[in-house]
Formats: sequence, C-alpha cells, structure tokens
Amino acid sequence: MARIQPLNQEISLTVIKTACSNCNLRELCLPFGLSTEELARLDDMVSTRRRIKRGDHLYRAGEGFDAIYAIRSGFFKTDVLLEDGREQVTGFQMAGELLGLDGISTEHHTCNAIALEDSEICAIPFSRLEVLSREIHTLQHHFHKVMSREIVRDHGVMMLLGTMRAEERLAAFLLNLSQRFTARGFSHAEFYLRMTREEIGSYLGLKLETVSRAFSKFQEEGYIAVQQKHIRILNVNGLKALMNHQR
Amino acid sequence: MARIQPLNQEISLTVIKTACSNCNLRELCLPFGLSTEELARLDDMVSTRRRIKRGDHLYRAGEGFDAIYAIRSGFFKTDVLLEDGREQVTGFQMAGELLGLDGISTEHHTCNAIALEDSEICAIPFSRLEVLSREIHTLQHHFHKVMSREIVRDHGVMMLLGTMRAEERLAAFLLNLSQRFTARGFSHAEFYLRMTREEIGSYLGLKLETVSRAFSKFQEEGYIAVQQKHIRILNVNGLKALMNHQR
DNA sequence: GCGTTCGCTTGATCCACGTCAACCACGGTA
DNA sequence: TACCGTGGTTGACGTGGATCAAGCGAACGC
Repeated sequence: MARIQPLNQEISLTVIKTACSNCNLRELCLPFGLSTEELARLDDMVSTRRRIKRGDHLYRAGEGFDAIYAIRSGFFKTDVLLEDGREQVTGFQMAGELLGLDGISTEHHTCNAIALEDSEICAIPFSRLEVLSREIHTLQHHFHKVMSREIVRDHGVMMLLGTMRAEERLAAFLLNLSQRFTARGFSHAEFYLRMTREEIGSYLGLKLETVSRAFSKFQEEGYIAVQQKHIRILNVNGLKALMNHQR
Repeated sequence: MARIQPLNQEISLTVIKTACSNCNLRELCLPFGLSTEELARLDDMVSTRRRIKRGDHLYRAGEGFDAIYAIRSGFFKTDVLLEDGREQVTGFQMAGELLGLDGISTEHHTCNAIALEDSEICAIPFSRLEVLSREIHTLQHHFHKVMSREIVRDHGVMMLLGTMRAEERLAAFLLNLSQRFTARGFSHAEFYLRMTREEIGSYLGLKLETVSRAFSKFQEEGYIAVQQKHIRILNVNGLKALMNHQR
C-alpha cells in the first residue's frame, strides 16, 4: 500500500519490486507517459501482486468484476465457452498487457483468463483507477487508448477469421507474436509457443490438425523451423507474402 | 452550443431537437444515468448534428480522429479493408449506438463507417468528452462500460466466426438484430434488413450465396418468412434451437 | 413505358478444411 | 529402463461451404 517503508527492509524490497515506477514494462503498460510524481500515485493504487500457476484461472466467466490486471510476467489465454462446450480462444496475452477489460460492462467477467505458464500479475482495483484517472489526465487518456486498441485488435481477428484461409491465418498469427516478442526485447526470430496446437486452432478458427499441417508446410517451404513449441522464423517476407494471396 | 436561446424561436427549436436531454434514445446512448443538471452539460458539448446520406462515409480508415459519433437515427456498417481488396464488415450499428471508438487508440480511424440508409449523427468531440467525464463520474463510468461492451460484443463475433456453422451464424445474427430492434421499441418479429446479402455474408464470414441458401432453408423450416429484405420471425425458438446443434 | 442494373435465388460442381485414425516424440514417474 | 499420458504429426477420406453459372424480380434512369 505505502510506497516506501524504510523501517522494514524486507517489506520495502517487496514493495519496490511491485512498484510500477520500477517496472521495466511501464512503457508497455498502464504507466505509459506518466511523470515521476504521477507514477508514485499509481504505485499506491496497484497494491496487490499475485502469482498464478500454469493452468490456473486468473478469473472465470460469471465472476464479479472489481479489478483489471496487468501482466508482470508470464503468458495467458482468454476464452469464451458455449453451453455445448465449444471453446473460442479470444486472445493470448503477454507481459505488459491488460486483462479483464471485458468485465467493466456488466460488472461480471464474460470470459476466462488462464495462465499458460507460471505468471505474475498486478491487480488494479477498477474504482480506484477511475478515481485516479479523473485526476491524472495522461492516465485517463492512456487507459482510453488501451481499451480502443483492444477493439482495433478484435477487428483484426475478425478480419482473420472472416476472410483469411488457414495458412494466411497462421502466418498472421506468427508475425503478430514475433512483433510482440520484439517489443519486449526478445528475439523476433526465435521463440517458444506457450499454447498448444489446439489453442492456436481455437484462436484461429481451425482444427489442430490443420494448424499442424500448416506448420509443416511452412517448414517445407523454408519459412520457419519448427520443433514442437520451439519456432524459428527463417523468412519473414515469405510469411508476409502468404498473406496477400487471397482467394 | 448554448442550450437555451429564448430570443430566437427558430434556433431554439433546432437546439431543443438536438439536445441529449430531449432525445428519446438517451437511455440507450451516452446520457444514460445522468441527472438533469449533468444532461444539460452534455448538451453543451454535443454541438454538432450531421446528416449522412445512404452510401456516404461518416469517416474513413486513415482519417484523423477527433470525435466519436452517436447515431440519432439511421443505420450504419463499419468495415476494414485488406490491401488486396477483401472486406470484413465488423459491425452494424443502429440508433443510440456509438461509432468511432476505434480511432482513440492511434488518433486515426482504423475502419470505415458507412450509412446504409439516410442517417443523422451527433458528433461528440473526444477531448471534451474526456474533460467532462473527469467531472461527471456517471458519465465516465458509463463511457467505460460502453467501450467494454464493445469488446464483449467483439468476443461474441469471434465465437461466431471461429466455431459456428453457417446456419448457426445466421440464426445468431437474426436473433441479435431482433433483440436490438426490440430495445428500440420496434417489433421483435418483423423488420427490414438495411444491408445486402453480401454485407451480411462479410460480417458472418460467409459468401452471399450461402447466406441466401440459409434464408431459404429457414423459410422452408417455417422459422421465418423472407421477402427480399423484409423479414418476419415466425418461430424464435426454432432459431434458438439451431444454435446448440454444434458439430 | 422500357431497358438496364443490382441484388437475390438456385443448381451443379469443386476443394479447403474437418474428421477419423494410426503412430510418434517427449516428459514425468515408478 | 520401462511405462504412460499428453501433445503433435501424418495419411485417407468426407463434407460444408465456396465457386461458377444461369435466371429472375425490383428499382431506377431515361
């Protein structure tokens, strides 16, 4: 809660680690663009940090909503389930991205958020975020941008699901992942997938066998090297070119 | 601009017509939940009202963003275009709904908004909305809810595109339209489609022939009566039942 | 009033992806 | 080291929806 606790080294260290002002994701996350003084106020608000183990839910559809979550480390998927059991993965989220925006509308979460690897999140009580964003214009505006960006991203997914063929979808998916890893300082050409073929398929509106075949095809063409979840991109332009081959 | 102009009957009438406080859509639109006094302040902000003719753009992808738009009357579609010309319709919007939220993220619109019939919109300068929502908590919260609702809606579309078969998609589409017409005081069972089969198809990730065949099928089954764009729903439960028949 | 255009319907055919099934690779456990 | 379970790959085959094509009715311009 308090930002500085000089009388207790133990707590102080923990708090420093939790602070937005000290987080190397602040340029990707909610604190973007805030002054030092404003950052301090945000620190006060982001009180809770939580570990989520691989496979565990951060929240479930139907649960009450009272906070949004910033991913500090790790990897998540969000999905919605139909009554008959069909699953649609609506997104994969990585460090610095926000989870839970869907819950604002009805005060209840409308999707599930599940950790795909051991993760850490910062809980941001939503009512306090609204208070603070009335006072810090930059925060208000940035939050609006983040929500809007989510809407734009969703439009991209609709485009993908509505008009692209299987290989285009997978190429778009890989390029998107690569770009997001790059933004976080990781290699753009080599990474581990945290999700299964089935989860990729659900996200892309394809069956896992189709995803697997597309991976193999890309490998044959020399665009990528696949070994289970380990991906190396060998020819970015090859993948990009795939995406303009309509019909 | 000014809410009351008693010295000029002509202008006064126009202004009264434009005012949110006087708009019968206020329970569906941004003014939801505001007090009389707060409504008056919103009125001051929503200065511009514009007519958009059928077929005309309200805004285009790439254009600078500075306002969001409330639909006062009429009907719109939003779409995104791929370089190679493929179109994805991302939504159909009717009276009381907001357009332009996609533009906040980059300060540029990322999709096109096109009137499907002669329409009227209220322009809401976004920077002024941010100022006002710092002062009126209800407005702030409601705006956040509206953005969040859009995200939830998008998830529903992903579900539809990713996991449903053609007839399920069309059934979901018709039920959604029916429900939204009902909320606006129109018949839930009888309405005119403002969009072509091709636009429906683009939204649903199907070709126009498939949409047409599904309409015919529904008619054969006695679920609906179709005559071009005129739709009568004869058996809502029949349509609903369709949506749980996975595989 | 008449031709033209646009949107819609319907049929025949095709193919991308789904389905079903067998097998394999890896990691964890005994 | 053997065993098992989960996830991934690959092949053979089936099918839902795309494609191609023809015809038709409503709306519009002249």
